[in-house]
Amino acid sequence: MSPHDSVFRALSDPTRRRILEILAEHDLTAGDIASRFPIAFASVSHHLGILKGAGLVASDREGQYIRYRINTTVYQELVAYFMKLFAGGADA
Amino acid sequence: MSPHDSVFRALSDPTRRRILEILAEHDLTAGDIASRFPIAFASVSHHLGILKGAGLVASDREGQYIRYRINTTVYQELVAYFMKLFAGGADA
DNA sequence: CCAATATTTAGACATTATCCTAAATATCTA
DNA sequence: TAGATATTTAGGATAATGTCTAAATATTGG
Repeated sequence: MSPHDSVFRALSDPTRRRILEILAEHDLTAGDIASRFPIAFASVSHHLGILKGAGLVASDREGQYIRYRINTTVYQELVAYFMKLFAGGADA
Repeated sequence: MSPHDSVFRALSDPTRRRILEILAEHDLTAGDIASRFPIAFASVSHHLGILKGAGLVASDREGQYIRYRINTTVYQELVAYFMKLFAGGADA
């Protein structure tokens, strides 16, 4: 079964992929993430919303802050999808 | 090392992913591929060009026809990339 | 060489996406 | 509760993308 369209669309933007790479190393609050990019906080927030909508990240409120983290489930689907394409054959 | 931006952009379109899934089962000419979609031949050709530019497919001329096939190299990079994100840690 | 077939390229148009600033919502602290 | 901080949402300008039709290029066969 293929990952949802929103997953691939979310992955198509380089800023969003960079966010995922950063979150793979350690969870961070929205502000901490945003401060690592040269674009407006609101724009990063928008990207986080797209990543969350695709199920690639999850978030938890911690008082004033909202902490984001990688949501591992979807990655397994992605790996399986590409391995099937790579392997070829009728069930790809 | 991450796959190139063009790879993720190529994967963001559902028609292009469907093309890859079809090619994973068997190589096909441009016309055979195009005939499986409800959009114009020219549009499918455009998609094939994008997939080829990303290195996801390769093509060989066979006389009048051009046959397309999956180019497996990039898929290994994709799988490695997502496994690193999934695994987390400093070298992700 | 000419006409027919296969495929790509070009130009236009509508849709979608990104980015910005400004305003709104949520939480904490004094 | 009022003010400050953190984050998201809204609205709009600009750029990118997918699709179309029409024209161009490549190859085959008579």
